[in-house]
Amino acid sequence: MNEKKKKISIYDIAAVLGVSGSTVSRALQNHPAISEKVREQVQRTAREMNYKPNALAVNLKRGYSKTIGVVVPYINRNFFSSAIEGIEEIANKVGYDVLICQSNEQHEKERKILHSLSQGKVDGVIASIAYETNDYTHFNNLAEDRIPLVLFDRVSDEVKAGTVRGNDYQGAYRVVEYLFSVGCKRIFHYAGFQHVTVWRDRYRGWLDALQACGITPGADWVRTGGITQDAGVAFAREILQGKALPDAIFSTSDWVALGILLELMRNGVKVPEEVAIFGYANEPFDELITPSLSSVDQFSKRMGCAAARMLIDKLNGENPEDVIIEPELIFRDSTRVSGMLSV
Amino acid sequence: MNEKKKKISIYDIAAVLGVSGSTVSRALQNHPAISEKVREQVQRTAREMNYKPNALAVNLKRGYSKTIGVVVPYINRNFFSSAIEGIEEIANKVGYDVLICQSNEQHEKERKILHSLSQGKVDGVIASIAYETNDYTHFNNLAEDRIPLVLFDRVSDEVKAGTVRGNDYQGAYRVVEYLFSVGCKRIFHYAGFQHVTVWRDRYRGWLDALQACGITPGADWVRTGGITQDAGVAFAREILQGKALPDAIFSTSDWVALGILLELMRNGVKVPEEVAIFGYANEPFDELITPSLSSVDQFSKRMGCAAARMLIDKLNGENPEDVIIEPELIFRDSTRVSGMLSV
DNA sequence: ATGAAAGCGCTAACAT
DNA sequence: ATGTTAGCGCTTTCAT
Repeated sequence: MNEKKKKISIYDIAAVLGVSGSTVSRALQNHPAISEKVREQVQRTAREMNYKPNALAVNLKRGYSKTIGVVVPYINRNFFSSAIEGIEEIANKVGYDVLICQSNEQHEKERKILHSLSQGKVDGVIASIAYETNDYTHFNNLAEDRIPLVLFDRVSDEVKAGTVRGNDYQGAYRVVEYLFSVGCKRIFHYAGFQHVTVWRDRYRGWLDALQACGITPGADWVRTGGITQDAGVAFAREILQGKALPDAIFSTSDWVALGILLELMRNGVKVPEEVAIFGYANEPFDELITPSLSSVDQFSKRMGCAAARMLIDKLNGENPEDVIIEPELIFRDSTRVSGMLSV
Repeated sequence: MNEKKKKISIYDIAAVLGVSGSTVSRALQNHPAISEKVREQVQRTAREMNYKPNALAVNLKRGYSKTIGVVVPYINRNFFSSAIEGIEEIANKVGYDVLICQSNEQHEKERKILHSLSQGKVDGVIASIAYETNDYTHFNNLAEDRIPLVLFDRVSDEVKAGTVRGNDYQGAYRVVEYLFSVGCKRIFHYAGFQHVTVWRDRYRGWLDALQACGITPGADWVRTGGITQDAGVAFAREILQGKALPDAIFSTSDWVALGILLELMRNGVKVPEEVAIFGYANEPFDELITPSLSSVDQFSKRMGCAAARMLIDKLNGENPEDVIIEPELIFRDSTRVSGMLSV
């Protein structure tokens, strides 16, 4: 009973069958130039000996890893985990593994991750940029190692990469249009940091739509910052201290919207009667809270699928075009203001 | 302008410096037997040439991958994504990458994943078993490839592995004790499939606690099944069709509890006044819904940390002991019934 | 149809 | 202190 069984290789199979290693290798790959008989023998023996190819060796030899690296700020934001679901689905279908990494929104961690991934661990990278990142060298460096890159959602003009993004400008624009259509005039905005494309685009959509409605926002109508629930609470407090309440608040993030909503209500402000609230991302909790939160669905899983398909195309030497996904407004109770149209 | 730059290896550095490959290799690893001068020269040149070691080659040579495989049913359940956060934190700290895979609760997908991982891709595996899985050969097979295994939360007696789990029996027991203490007698239970340890343990905790309170549950007090929101809706409908409402429902899952809660309220049943509801897992939405949902916190991130530490100990040849984490009851509005004690 | 041999990029005895 | 050499397990010319 020698329990010290070594990992078995093609040569162990070869030895048992009295053939060469190459024959085993070929038989295992169903190479056409191998006789039916030998092929079957080899495959049966391999199974019996519980042979498993060593992926490391295969990949080293072939020069690729059949693995896609995914770098996101957090995996437990629904937006990102849904996107990852989409990426996995597509990637697995064509034989790729998916290596998932979290930057925790930190520039430095993101840099380290990319450095590590570019040591031959992955053939390509799909990423969504951390918001602390303000220098994009680590992304652009991937090109030196011939690692194709696809960015989704959090993209940057300073990075040369394929992109998959929502039409954030449009989404924001339509939110404002809608709010205006139901009688809101003082439409505030929580904006997210402006070096991040998606947040800047939404900010611009908000601004342009307001102006198209003939409204000039006051200086205190907008605030930029991180996208946490706490940030929303802080914004709500500022608002409560202002002279007049807004008619509506459009937040670039559902989490911020949640903080705003809770803090306003905690202070006796009625939502949506006094202040309507519109979020962005359509997190699952949106329909669970009271009042339920209007938001913009970005089709995150579809984004993930598109990003994966794009990367795979790139890996196959093609030159896929950037993808823009139109968002969809989801109307819920937090904007069911009086005078509104039926939806 | 020759853009066709090849991936550079230690031999390219060696050639430039007129030394041997081994010298470069050693210099890069700060091997003590390398002169200060050469070491610095090599490291500088490596940096200048933008050299990156090929992880595949290193790992093939060393016989390990410095990667931990994580297999969970879904990554976008907060419980799992938090656990993964913990795993990553610990693993990265000691130089391991984390390869995350989703079984989607499917036996077959789980089997394929483990097969793929055992081709030298990972040094060890941390998993939480899919609930469709009823045969555990694929887990037990890992031992043949000398891949240590740690199971967390969803464990099984039929799998030989280190385990990290919550004290589910206790958690359930205390929930029932509490409900009884605030006057509930007819305490129903939504139980999850009974071949899954955690759900069986909670079922038993429920049963034993009831009996300790001198209560014998009716045959229709309990139902087993999947843990989706829809399952909760279905259970609520059954209950509504029964002759008498329960005083309380203890659900083994927050998602099921959510379905129950919404469906009951949709039908005019007051929660918690008529029926109190207690969930399990302490999902973030618990405190966002109305009424907020009482639940049991399992300290998922801590579980992930413990699992990672355990696996790493195993990889280091140690024999770590199983970990049991005591859960904590979180009391919210869904059980704030009349006659209750102050909490 | 099969085998011999080179080599993917690196590490680590074993020299010297 | 540094070089030589033999692999890690596999694929793939190039022979035969």
